[in-house]
Amino acid sequence: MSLQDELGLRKPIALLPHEALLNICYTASCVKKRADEFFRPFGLTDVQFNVLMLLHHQSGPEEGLSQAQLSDMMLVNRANTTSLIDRMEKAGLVVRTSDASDRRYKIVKLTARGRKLLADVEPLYAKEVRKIMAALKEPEQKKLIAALEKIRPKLPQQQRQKTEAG
Amino acid sequence: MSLQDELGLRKPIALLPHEALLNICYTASCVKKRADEFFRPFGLTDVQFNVLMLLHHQSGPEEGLSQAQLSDMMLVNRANTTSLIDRMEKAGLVVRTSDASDRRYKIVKLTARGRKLLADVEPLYAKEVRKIMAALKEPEQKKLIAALEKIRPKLPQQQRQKTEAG
DNA sequence: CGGATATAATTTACATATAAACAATATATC
DNA sequence: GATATATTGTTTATATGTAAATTATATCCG
Repeated sequence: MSLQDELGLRKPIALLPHEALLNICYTASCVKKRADEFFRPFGLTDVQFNVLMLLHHQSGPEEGLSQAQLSDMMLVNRANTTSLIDRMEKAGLVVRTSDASDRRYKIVKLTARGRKLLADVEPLYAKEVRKIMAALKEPEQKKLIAALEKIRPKLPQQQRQKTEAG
Repeated sequence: MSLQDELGLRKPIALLPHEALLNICYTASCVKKRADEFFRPFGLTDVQFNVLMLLHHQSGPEEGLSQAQLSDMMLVNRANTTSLIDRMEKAGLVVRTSDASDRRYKIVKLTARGRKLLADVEPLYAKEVRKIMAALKEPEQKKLIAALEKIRPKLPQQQRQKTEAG
């Protein structure tokens, strides 16, 4: 269904590149809404689930990630990480620990409860993702990824915080 | 550049459908950041610019749209429209008027100032959109749109507020 | 050692998203 | 005409996103 129809616009979107860009944003917004709905029964938001995933799958041998590492791996500004981790700590899903060698770092780690919740939810999540993306065959998915990867370099603010001063 | 590299993930994203879904969300987030940056010098946010566009291009002969119409045409919950229009009214870009035939409706209209700002910004915006989407040739843009349109029906919350009770 | 500079985390102010409850107004129905 | 129901807009509580300022800690360099 075209954006024009879905949004009830009286006139078509005049510019094809504009329609493409709006489709990306609108679809992402639909994905986010679906994710919110999916995670709500577990008392999670999509962003919080992402934190659980990153802590589990991206931690190094020392287990745990600093808030700065987490925010780099997400789309999240460092400013938000504080309150995000506050909420998750309050919910008993993660703990902050101090790094002995550099006391500026707060290392965030999964609790047993966080680990358990992730283990419960992740298979259901994977199933749902597959179901959604079954709309596209594998080669189409790859083309979609490739197209989006071509667009991103055209959007500045490429430089992530950690490397921009280089 | 792959998501794994852009986000600095230590391990690749295991599931192709997941990588595709994340690419959509991540690219949309980059678009939003670029849009924020683009509109800031004009004292606008991307959402506010969208309101100006809708009021100009989607108004019927009576000129102006109700807040409910606006929120249906955007991705915006009705709850937000109140404060969004508050801010824009305070900035002198729009005015609320009452509909004589149905006093529940608040019709939002562009002011001269809003119209002028839109006229100034829109050509620059169109140019920027074209520049960004020049990453893809026209047929690729069409395929991208088609792919996203195939995914959206797999994401519930399809039903927009106005029609769900039907 | 001490001062300049960088980084991590926090706080604040703000814009936007969600859901849910509410008031005012229309409409439908008896 | 009175009552039930639906719709519009508002308000509140909460979760995110932005930028900018602040604090604590490291590091670099004279």
